[in-house]
Amino acid sequence: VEFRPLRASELPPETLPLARALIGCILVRDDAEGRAAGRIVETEAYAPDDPASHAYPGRRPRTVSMFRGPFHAYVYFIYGVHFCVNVSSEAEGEGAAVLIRALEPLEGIELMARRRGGASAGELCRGPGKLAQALHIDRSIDGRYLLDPGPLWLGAPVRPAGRIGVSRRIGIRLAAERRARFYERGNPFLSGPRSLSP
DNA sequence: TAGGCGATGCTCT
DNA sequence: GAGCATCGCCTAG
Repeated sequence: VEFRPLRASELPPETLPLARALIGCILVRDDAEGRAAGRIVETEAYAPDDPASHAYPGRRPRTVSMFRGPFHAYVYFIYGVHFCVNVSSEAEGEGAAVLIRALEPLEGIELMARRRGGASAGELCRGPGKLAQALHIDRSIDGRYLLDPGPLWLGAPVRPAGRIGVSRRIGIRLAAERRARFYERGNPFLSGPRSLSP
């Protein structure tokens, strides 16, 4: 499969529109082990005014990548166990990002399965911690610009996205009622309970 | 299928 | 010392 890098003019920098536009785009990971890539099928938006956002308390050493302007990687470590990857959004100086929650695996499936301890194809990238493990994403990726060739980058869709669903977000307490989770309806690789992806 | 819980480390109070 | 944008394993139904 050949993937074409996205250009900045093809993506909206605003957080909510970006979260929607990223559905169907490709996340490509290139490293010494080879290529692992998947189609983005689920995202969550964390806008500047959002109390649940890591950027809400202001710029901190951990979160500087959220303030660098659109399309940079923000990678954080959570629960002492997992990494999660975001695409930063909004103008430079504003703190916001879109969490990538699930991928439909496209390339490097054996590589991803090895990194995931032999998980089945349907479980490789079903959740933000799982996809980070499958793509070997850690804090060394934090801050990378995602529209240039490099260890992690965004590719143009290889097929059009289906109908987009919207729901509340998963696993948060603050602002839990906001409808800021986007997903491709009917896609079998989504995370979370079925009730959130009708 | 849904819900409870422990693991584990970093950030902030 | 608490809480966390999670996961995997367990139990109950």
